[in-house]
Amino acid sequence: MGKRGPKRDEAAEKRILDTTRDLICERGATRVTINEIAEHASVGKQTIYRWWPSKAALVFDALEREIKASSPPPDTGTAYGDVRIQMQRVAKLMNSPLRAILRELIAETFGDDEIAKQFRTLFFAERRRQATATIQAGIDRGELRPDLDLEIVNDLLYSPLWMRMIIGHQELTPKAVDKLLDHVWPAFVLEA
Amino acid sequence: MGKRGPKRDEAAEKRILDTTRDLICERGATRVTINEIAEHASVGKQTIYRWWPSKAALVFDALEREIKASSPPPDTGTAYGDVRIQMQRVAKLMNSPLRAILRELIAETFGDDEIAKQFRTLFFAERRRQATATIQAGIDRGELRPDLDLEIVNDLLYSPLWMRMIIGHQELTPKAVDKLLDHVWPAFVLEA
Amino acid sequence: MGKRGPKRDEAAEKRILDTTRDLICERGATRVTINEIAEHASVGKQTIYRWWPSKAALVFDALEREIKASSPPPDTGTAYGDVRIQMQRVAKLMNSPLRAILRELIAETFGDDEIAKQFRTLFFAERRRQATATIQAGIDRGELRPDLDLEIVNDLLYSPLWMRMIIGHQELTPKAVDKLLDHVWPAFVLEA
Amino acid sequence: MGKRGPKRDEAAEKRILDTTRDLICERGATRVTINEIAEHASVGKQTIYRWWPSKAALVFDALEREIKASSPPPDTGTAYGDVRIQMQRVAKLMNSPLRAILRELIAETFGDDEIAKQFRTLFFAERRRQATATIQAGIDRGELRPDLDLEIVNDLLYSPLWMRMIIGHQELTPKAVDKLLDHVWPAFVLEA
DNA sequence: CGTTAAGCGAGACGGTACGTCCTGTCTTAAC
DNA sequence: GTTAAGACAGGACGTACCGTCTCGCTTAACG
Repeated sequence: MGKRGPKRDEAAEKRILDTTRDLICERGATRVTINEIAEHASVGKQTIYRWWPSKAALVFDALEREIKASSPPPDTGTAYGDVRIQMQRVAKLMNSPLRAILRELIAETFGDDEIAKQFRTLFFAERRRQATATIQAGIDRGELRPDLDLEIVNDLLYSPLWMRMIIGHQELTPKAVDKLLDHVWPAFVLEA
Repeated sequence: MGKRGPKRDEAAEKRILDTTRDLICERGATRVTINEIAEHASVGKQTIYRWWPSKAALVFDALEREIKASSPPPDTGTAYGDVRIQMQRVAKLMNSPLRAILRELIAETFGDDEIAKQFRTLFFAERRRQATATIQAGIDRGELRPDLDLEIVNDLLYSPLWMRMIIGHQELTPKAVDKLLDHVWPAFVLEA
Repeated sequence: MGKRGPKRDEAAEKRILDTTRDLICERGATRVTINEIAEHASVGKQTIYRWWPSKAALVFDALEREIKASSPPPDTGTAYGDVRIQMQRVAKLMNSPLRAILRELIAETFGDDEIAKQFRTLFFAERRRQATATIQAGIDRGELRPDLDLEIVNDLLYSPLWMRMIIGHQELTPKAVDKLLDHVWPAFVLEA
Repeated sequence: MGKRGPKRDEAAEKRILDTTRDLICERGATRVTINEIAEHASVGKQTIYRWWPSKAALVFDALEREIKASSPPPDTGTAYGDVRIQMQRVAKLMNSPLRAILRELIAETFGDDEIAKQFRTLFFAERRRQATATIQAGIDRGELRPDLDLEIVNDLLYSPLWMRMIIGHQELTPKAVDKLLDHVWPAFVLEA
């Protein structure tokens, strides 16, 4: 015997997440208020606070929904090719309007331990898992050194992308990404 | 014709910067307000706003003063040794209480383009310059590949440290830092 | 063709009115919300709104039910005696816990013209009608001056009681009520 | 030693009280919000909350300031004449736009014991003191019965006016006030 | 007897106002 | 003449209720 009463209004949920995404993308990180989101989405503030404990959690969901429809893992036949495609995909995301949301999320991470954990486990870890599989396949095929620490390889490949997005000290063009990859790759392959 | 009246009160400035550092270190990133700093430092708010245009600038100064008394560039005789010491130093800073200030600064970076620029040019770039010199010396001595892009080498060495500090997905122990370095280093040395 | 479906649930109605009375009496005027009444009475909010257009109407009914079982008109043989008993009854009500409801009702009166009218016609006028009959009988018996304006006599007798309940500047003890009556009564009797 | 820092801004205070009076008079009791007053008075909400603990206290001050410039006590030579003028003045106030504020205040009285006390002591008691002096003078001159209870006389004279303002069951025209006075007056004069 | 329109407890919804908090500017008395 | 203290205008926050609507269940008159 299921519960009585109205269910969560999914139309309202969609309106809220869409508005959150749109406003953040167009106006940048901190310059969006919950009041605005509520008004713009034609929603009572309480409806937001009922389902999300903080602005960060809301932003998180808005981003997650956007990325969920993710592309299938690449399969070029070589570890190098697969890693390259994955890095380009990540860089492309970081250059899209969603970039503003990613930055916002990282900022929120600092003030809210719960969000930090969520970001780590649900988003960061998820991406890492996929990347890790590609590397492991390369090792198994004998392309890559068998003594690689997968976590470290991940850090070396993706941290530079993240920092460029965060700090903006260098560009994130496809060319720049390739260059990054080519610089580190020799450390991963078996010596001739 | 010298100015009349008291000069900038350096005792007050010190009290402000100390309080900023202490409060941020003890309470974490966002949970410190200008009002609090003023009250805690027994200083009028105006005195803060007179000398710093924003909270971010204040935090920035508080951090800068703390690292100004920096160590001399290492000189172990090898590029590997020097890079290793530099990475360990950065990791140590990121593990100290100042970690909270670093995170705060990055967060402020997002909402304030002026601060972002300052952070890039004065802090990030400064560190890079030092690191870059070490690498260049390695190249000149024939230890490292001459075709290395110094910016990229920097990204590969330090971005993983930054991301570990920001996200906290992996540890930043001396051992872990060594491991990171050893994983990427083969990409930099000349092939046998 | 009579209506289908269940009839009004009288148990729920009773629970609502009881809860309204109890909460208002115990917590005072404004500090009771419809949400609370609904929850406390184990009733859906809609069930309240279905039968009462506003909180004021609900409070009104709660009070009316409480005084409906009113005493029969007094008959002591003299106008003075009858008026005295009526005044004492009113004062007694104003000293009972129902005092809180009476005050609440007057407060609601201000914001809601419909309730103001209802209060005037159904409650205030009702009480006045009874009082008026007593006075008229006194006139008819030759005890009281025939030129009395009944409305004004009513005002003179009961307004002081209401104001003492509302403002609380003087007590409402039986003795005080007698004193009030004795002070004004000479104005009503025929001169010797 | 005296305190440092800025003093209370009397221009802002005036703007707040004026706005409160105007908005309440024009829109009636409950339909005015603190937000509106703040916005309309070009004042931060905090400035209101800094000086008044509640909306009721604010309304109270707005009314008090309005009545402070009160007329001098009447002196017609007879108690009847003086009482008549005083009653007419009160009735006039109750018919003016300030009527809305008086009603609002009484309503607030119910939910806030502190305001109730203030209303009683500062406003109600003040008016009573003046009226009482008039009656006492009448007794001293031998016009009125020496055994009158002044509090009760006050209740008999003014409570009907208050109730007519509150409930609105009868009119408050000058003529009606005279009629009220004439009905009760015989009870106060010495028998022939 | 099954259909079906009410009534029900529960509670999510779009809103409005609240009272608190913080920002960055301005004002005043004290040193 | 700069300082500390702190009042000011402004505006976002998260909470509390409002009155309406929606859900799934129960009840009883109708067909």
